[in-house]
Amino acid sequence: MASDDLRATRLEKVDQLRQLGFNPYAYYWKVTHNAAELQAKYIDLPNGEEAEVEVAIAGRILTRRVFGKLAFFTLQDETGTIQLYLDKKKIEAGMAEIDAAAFEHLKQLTDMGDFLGVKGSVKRTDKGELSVSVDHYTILTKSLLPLPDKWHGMTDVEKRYRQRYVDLIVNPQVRDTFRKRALITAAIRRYLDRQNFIEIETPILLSEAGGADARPFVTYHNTLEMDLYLRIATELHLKRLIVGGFEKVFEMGRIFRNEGVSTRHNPEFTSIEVYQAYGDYNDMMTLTENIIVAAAQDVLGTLQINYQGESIDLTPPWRRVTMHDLVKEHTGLDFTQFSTLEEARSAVKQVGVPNPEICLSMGKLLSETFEEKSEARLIQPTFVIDYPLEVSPLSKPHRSKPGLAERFELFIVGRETANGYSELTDPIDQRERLEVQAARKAAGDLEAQGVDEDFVTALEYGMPPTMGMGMGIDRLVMLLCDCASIRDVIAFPLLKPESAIEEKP
RNA sequence: GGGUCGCUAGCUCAGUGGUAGAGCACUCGGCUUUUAACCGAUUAGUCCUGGGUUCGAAUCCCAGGCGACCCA
Repeated sequence: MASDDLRATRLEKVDQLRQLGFNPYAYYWKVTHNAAELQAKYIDLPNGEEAEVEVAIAGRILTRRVFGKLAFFTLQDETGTIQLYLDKKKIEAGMAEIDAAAFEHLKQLTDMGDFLGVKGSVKRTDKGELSVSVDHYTILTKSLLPLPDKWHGMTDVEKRYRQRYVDLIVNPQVRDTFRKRALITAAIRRYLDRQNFIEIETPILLSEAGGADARPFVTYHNTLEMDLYLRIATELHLKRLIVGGFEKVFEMGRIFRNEGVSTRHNPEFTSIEVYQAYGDYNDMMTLTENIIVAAAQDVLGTLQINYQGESIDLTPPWRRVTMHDLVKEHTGLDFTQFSTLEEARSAVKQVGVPNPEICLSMGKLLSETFEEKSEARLIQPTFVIDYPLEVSPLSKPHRSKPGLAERFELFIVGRETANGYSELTDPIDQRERLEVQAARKAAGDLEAQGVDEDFVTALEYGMPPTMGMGMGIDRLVMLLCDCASIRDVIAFPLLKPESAIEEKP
């Protein structure tokens, strides 16, 4: 039967319900328990026994098994499922004054997908299934569209993302992932709150997007008649707050970067950035550990996790190793020994780094070699420290190593998970470094940032020594929920429209 | 951006040139302990879109759309 026919059949049932005096879209249902509570409370109820109580529950009909004078439905609510034991005699006795044909109507007018409210006692059937033995039911919402195959469910990933609501109905593990995601973000906020951090919301619409190397989205403000950019980072505003006198601030929120989509990239994603005055990047690595450990402990109850078949141990402290030492470890090349860029280029080419000639400085070449040869091998949590200064325009120069920045990146399962540094506080140095970026932008680099004059002005008023860190929440959730794709942790990932939108004539 | 694969009934899938199929769901009938209930019957299609080859295309060719995976 075609989808339109199925829908028409159900619309007829809607009409029939109305003709019988029942509202197919009810206003409320007084619930006394949910499925999980009943399953827990009556776990010891023996087979065939009935508890003389009156409970009221509500949920969606997932399956129906209808006999002549008896029916079993599976009802699903947010907490799980419970069976309904629907006995013709009991229902007709319980609903005699409301609907003499109540059992017949239950068989005829309910479908998989409908929301049902029921009252009754609790019994465990002879076969051992805990059930609500119903004496009264009400159709709360009539569903017009059929649910997917009750056995195979919905497996087509494209359909799952496009119709996430159906995915959520039929795939309990998807609900579990988004529940965990909410618990993870709550755990992080709780941890930071306990450390006396405050969350301050900074603007998303900006006249200049900065704080990261990324292409921004452009939008347009009608009455101001100007282009605006969606933020690509929260960094520059959170640092203004440190200038303003807050000492512990953070923001967890949506960031927008105009880039492609992949299993690890969605154009809008969630980041957290944390800034604390008077600390340096060493302290920030410890805070980063603490935040992730708090999330894992609170939500998973363990620091031993499994990600796509790999065992990951989150027990701190995590390894801290310089980029130089890692590259040496993985390639045998000691970047401190190269006297010329040419020498270094030919050496990294020999170990298999493609196109070293596009790297115009030793530092860029080092970070390229690191990305090529080391990143993917950093499975256990690892802080890579002391990045080349020229790839770190917002970091303080290293206090003792010329050419390097006091910067770290955290890698877990081969992926960059967090990025932090001793924040650059010298306004003159900051201006010069942003001007290098602005020159790249002027030369056509779409990912380079311009000089945010107001940010530099803020630094000129004086920013205390500050440590800062940014972390991708989606990637953290992927890690903790064992999800292979970022789309599995974003409820409604960006997808192209299924078919081109027709132009209006 | 490149490569590989996929798109057929509401869902999951079969169908390699000759009347478009199965299971589940739906509809009808039967059934008071099922849990993928069962038994019987019926119904269900823009085979992603457009073009081409052919007597004949879901199938072969070309172009396009959307998605998945891998690579950059």
